[in-house]
Amino acid sequence: MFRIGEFSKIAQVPASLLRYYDDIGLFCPIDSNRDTGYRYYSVQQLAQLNRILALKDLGLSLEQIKRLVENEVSPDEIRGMLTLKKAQIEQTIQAEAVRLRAVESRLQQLEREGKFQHDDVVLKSLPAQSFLSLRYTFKNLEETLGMISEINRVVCKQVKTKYLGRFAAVIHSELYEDDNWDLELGFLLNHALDIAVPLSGGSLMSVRELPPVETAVTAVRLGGPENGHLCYSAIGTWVETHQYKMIGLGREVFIVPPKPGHESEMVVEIQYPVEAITV
Amino acid sequence: MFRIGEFSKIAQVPASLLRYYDDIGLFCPIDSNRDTGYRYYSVQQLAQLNRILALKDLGLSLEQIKRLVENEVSPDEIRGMLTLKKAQIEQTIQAEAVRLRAVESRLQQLEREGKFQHDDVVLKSLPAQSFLSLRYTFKNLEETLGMISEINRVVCKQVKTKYLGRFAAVIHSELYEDDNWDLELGFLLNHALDIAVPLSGGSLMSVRELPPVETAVTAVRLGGPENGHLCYSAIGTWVETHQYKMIGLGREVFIVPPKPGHESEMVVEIQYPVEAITV
DNA sequence: CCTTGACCTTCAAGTAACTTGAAACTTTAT
DNA sequence: ATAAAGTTTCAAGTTACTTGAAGGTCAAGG
Repeated sequence: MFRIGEFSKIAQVPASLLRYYDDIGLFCPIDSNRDTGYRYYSVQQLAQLNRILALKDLGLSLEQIKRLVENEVSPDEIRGMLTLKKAQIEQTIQAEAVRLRAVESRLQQLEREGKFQHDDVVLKSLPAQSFLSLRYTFKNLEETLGMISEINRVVCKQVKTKYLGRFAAVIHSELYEDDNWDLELGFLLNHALDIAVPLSGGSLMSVRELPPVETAVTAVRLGGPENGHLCYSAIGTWVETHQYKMIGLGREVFIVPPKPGHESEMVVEIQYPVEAITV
Repeated sequence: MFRIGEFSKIAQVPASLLRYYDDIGLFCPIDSNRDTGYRYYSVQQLAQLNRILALKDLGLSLEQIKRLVENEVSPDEIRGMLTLKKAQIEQTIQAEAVRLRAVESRLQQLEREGKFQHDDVVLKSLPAQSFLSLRYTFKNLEETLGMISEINRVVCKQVKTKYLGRFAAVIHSELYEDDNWDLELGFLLNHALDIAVPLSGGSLMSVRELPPVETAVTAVRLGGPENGHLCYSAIGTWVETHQYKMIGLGREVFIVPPKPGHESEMVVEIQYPVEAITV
């Protein structure tokens, strides 16, 4: 029989851990003195404790371990636990690898530029969403702005405000193309509606479902489209240094929509679907 | 200006998180109504929040992030933080890889044997330690037991009990050799002493430093050496299935030393230095 | 103008797996 | 006998949040 101190030295665990495991009923001393409260452990318990520590090393929770050592679990359930755990570990390794790359690219940046530049590029996931929109190829900025205000005017009249989300654009044309923008303009919807809205020019807006995006890089642009290339180059740089690749159509979501004459106050979030390049 | 709900939707974070960050002073609304307590966020703050989230993604603590965004940190210190973080992540990945192998080998075992066998093999690290010992090649078990009691008798007389740790053996002979055991027998010491102890046979015990072992597989053997092969085969199997390799001399530490006539009650911890095989 | 429901507030407590510390008691060694 | 080392219980702290309760605010619709 060992007192807690000696037992903790043999087992290489702090005594506080043994007291804690006793408290939660996971691993209790074989005997304890009624009067003094002293805990006494036997050498056989060393094996029992080792079993628990081995299971803990697998990453199981103490709750799970408790059920395991109390033999309340069928082999099938154990298989389930372990398979789940395996998947979790694989995920963790993936995530840590991504994190490692991110830290490394920050370090490189620090070497190159001598300072810690805070970029404003962030990963998000986007849910599937209904989109009331019109696709059209625009010649220039004015034409685009015109269409935006036309859509705004008409849609706000035709559709109840509470169904309308933000104004948004899906970019179908190639990046960096200077004119002939192939855009899909319209409103994100809060509810799945099935409507069509005719515009004054004779064209017809319709609803379609935007697919969900598991990972998108996003950046916020303050001010009109003339600041766009800064933002896009930030995204491009980010994607490159973090070893991602773009895998779909970009979107622009208008957080503060342009008001005629005050376009410089507008705020847009640019979103591009991406995927990590697995080496 | 956005109220907390809308801002949280744009930023894709729960409102509770924004309140929490406000509480701890990491990220506060640009304005809040004195009377109602309502928080108001500006679109510029989106960039600020994104910066914080990006840093969090690197795995930095909120304390560190706070100092970073408050600009209280020199580039050198940032480099330090990131380098440390990088090392931590690499370690985590290593550890998770080991864990993954452990879980996989448990799963395989489950498939093979249909049940969850609890082995009693555990990894530990061993500190450097002084060892008052005598190396000798023994012909058989009796000779060994004789030497053990001789050492016990003499050393307990010569050295103060409080300096003595456990009785132990370092195994110099090859594993599985049936006779001619090349062993180093003696006592682990709690304090660094520089003494020599003569035995009745004319040989001289001396102190040497056992090197620390970063990773050792250990197993506990209950009963005399006749149970040894079970224990060694458990260790061997473990090392193989977990893809480790042995890299040094094994030790046996006597937790309950053999008393003449009661050898079956003895308890020994077997320790072997190992290293993970990196693929 | 009032109501209703959505939105907001603060404050407290819960989470996992421990560790640390305080105040008091027991055992061991000298 | 006394001091030192070891033990006890109990409370509180750790990290980064989330959840819930009780109550105040706001905008739209009747």
